[in-house]
Amino acid sequence: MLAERLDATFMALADPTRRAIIARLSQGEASVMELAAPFAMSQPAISKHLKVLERAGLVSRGRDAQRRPCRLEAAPLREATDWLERYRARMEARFSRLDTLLEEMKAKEKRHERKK
Amino acid sequence: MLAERLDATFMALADPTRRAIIARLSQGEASVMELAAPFAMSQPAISKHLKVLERAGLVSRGRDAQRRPCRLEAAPLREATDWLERYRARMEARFSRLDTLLEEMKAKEKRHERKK
DNA sequence: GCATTACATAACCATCAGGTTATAAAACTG
DNA sequence: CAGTTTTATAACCTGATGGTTATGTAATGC
Repeated sequence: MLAERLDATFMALADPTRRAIIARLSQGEASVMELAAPFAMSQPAISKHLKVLERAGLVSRGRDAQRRPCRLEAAPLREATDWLERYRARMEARFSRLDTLLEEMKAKEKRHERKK
Repeated sequence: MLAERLDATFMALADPTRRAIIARLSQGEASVMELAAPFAMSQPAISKHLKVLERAGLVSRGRDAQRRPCRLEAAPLREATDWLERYRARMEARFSRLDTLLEEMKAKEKRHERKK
C-alpha cells in the first residue's frame, strides 16, 4: 500500500544523519565505511540507518568484494514529492480561487446559525 | 536551523493520520472536532497530532468561540519539497550525464588498486 | 590456513511516539 | 448561575527509535 511506503519514506527522511547519507549518495555510490566516515557515530549505528533507508526503498545495495555499495533509488523520493506537490497544489488552488473569502463568509454564517 | 525544521516536518508527515489531516485541511479550515470525526480515535489523540503538526509549522490555529480552527501553512511543505527536489535533481543529473559509467570505471579501478 | 577488512547482528539502554482514560478549562446557551 | 460544547492537559502504558559495546561472518590478501 502507498500509505505504508509514505510512512517509511517520510520517517526515513526525518533524521538528519539519514538525510546527510541521502545527500552523499545523490552524488554517487558509496560503501558503508565511506558513509560512516563523516559522522561521530559507531559503524553499527550507520548500518541501522542504512537498514531504515533500505526498508523505505530509498537505498539499494550491491556487492563488491567485502563492500556493500549503497545506491540511491529515485522511486520513493518521487512518490514523496508527488504527495507533497498534490496537497500544496490543492491548497494554492483554493487560495487563488478566492475560496478563502467564501470560506470566511461560510464560517461567519455558521457562527450566526449557532447563535440563532 | 533548517535541519530541525526538516526533522519536524518529515516526522510530522510520517504518520497516516496526520497526512489525512493535511489532506483534509488542504481543502479548507476545520475545527478539531471536524478533523477528529473520520477517525476511530479519541479526541486527545487528534489534539496531540495537531500539536505535532503545529510544532512543525504545518498548521496554525485561530479562534472562533470555543473552536480552534486549523489552517494549513504552505512554507514547511515548500521547504520539504525543495529538499526532495534538490537531491532528486542531483541524482538524475548524475544519471543523465552518464556518470554512472564513469563511476563504474572508477570503481573497477579502485578494486584493481586494492588488489595490486 | 590465518589475519584483516568490511559489514551485520545481538543484547542492552534511554528516550520518545502514539495511544488510552480522566479531568480541567474556556467559551457559549438558556 | 448552571449546564453544555469544544478543546487542552495530565498521568499512564506499550512499543519503536537511536544509540552503545561486543561479537559473528563473509570475502580478500598473504
